[in-house]
Amino acid sequence: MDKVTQIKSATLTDDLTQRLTAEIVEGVLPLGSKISEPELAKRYGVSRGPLREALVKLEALGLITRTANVGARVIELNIEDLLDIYTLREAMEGMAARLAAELISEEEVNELYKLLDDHQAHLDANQDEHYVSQYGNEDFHLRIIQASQNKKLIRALTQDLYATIRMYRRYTADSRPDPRQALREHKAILDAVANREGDLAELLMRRHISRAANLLKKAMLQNSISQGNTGQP
Amino acid sequence: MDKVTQIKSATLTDDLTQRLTAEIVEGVLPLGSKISEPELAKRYGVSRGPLREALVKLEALGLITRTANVGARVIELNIEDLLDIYTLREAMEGMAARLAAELISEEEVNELYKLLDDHQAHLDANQDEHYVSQYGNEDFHLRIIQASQNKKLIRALTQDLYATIRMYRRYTADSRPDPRQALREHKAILDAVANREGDLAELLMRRHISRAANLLKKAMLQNSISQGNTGQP
DNA sequence: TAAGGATGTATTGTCGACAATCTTTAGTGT
DNA sequence: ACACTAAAGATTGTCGACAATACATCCTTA
Repeated sequence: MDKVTQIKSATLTDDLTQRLTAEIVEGVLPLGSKISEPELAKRYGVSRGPLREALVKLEALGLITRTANVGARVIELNIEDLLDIYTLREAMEGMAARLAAELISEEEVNELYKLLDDHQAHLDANQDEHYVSQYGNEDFHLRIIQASQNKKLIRALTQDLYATIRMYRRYTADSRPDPRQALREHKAILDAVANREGDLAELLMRRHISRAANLLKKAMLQNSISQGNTGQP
Repeated sequence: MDKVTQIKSATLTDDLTQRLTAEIVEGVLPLGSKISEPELAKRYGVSRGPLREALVKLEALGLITRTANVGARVIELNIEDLLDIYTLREAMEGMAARLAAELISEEEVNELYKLLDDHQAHLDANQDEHYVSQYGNEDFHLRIIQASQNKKLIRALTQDLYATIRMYRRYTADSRPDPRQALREHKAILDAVANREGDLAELLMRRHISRAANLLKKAMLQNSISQGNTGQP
């Protein structure tokens, strides 16, 4: 609890939003658990005012649900919602890849090739494979999204959707696609982007995400995710 | 303005969110104008607590911007953001049309054909053309979105994006596409959906939205929308 | 006269307390 | 014993006031 104690922010509401988001993603606040305003306020040493504003934000992010006069609960995870999210990602990141192919700069393309080379080297050396397959994957996708230069698209994906995605990631760590296969697909996408083939880039990105979704679906049908770690005895 | 005066809601925050959204969309709160918390609170006869929670929601909806210790302002409209939104719609509603083609029921298809027949009849009679071209258009799109059965997609489009779109609509009323052309395109999309041709439905929906975006762009490059009322000298 | 700083005012951020609502528990009657 | 009712407890919704920050005005000084 002391590794991220220092959070600098202008307002308590922003602090709380960040900290609560982190706690939900990390599982400190278990899925489906009730959120008690007095308890949380006491825990963070703040009043209920800023806390409630943070809860409104978390609700907008889709991390909690709130019902009037009853209270807030952390959302539950289920297969349908996760597949819905992947379908949305397919549409939005597919478009991002298309736009990136039209707008990306040569320097950025070179940087991305370097990034993928790094991933390849890590995989070959079997160093920190976990890091590469998780954060490296996210990194590539985020770069493509940024390269789209579409502010609304960037905001929707990086601020709204990815909070939920990181949350699901915690409970689907064992059913991830083969990182080498993912890297091959990333390279194919980047080739299409570099060649300014928007249609192909979109097609490949959609296929890439769709494939990941299918793997997740298969894995989760056997190993239901609702039995996941609750993080609190 | 007195048809929706009665707003029943469990909490003041929800009331305020609805009313403020309406006022921003209708232009009562001009684009770019500063939002004074004490003034608004007095005007609605509430305290600043619920009002601030509503403002947090509006910020999440993208209707206002807030900066710490400075305050909130209604967003400004500009061509780039509007085009970004249409690009996003192209991706998301295209996917919605594809999903609708896979999942829609026969009854719903028949209802949609009836809906388009109604629009056709209205146009032929030149009755209330304004209504058909605006709300009728929105209605068809909303139906397709609902038919996708993707909860995340539905929420993102109907709750987040469409508030902003309705807002822009107010300032682009003169540069709308030909309603008869739009209706023809709607029919083509519905035919593809009815025939379960997901690829075609997506293609046609994307072309439909892209065409509207191009028309808007052309119209707005001449008749800049930033000449709108700023509400504050 | 212009630039910089200090003071004062207004606005936002935060807090503690009261009111309204829901949930739980005890009680009563059939 | 079970079901329904009512009171008690706790939680959420709302309010008014205080503290901190930013903005505007005025004064000082080069």
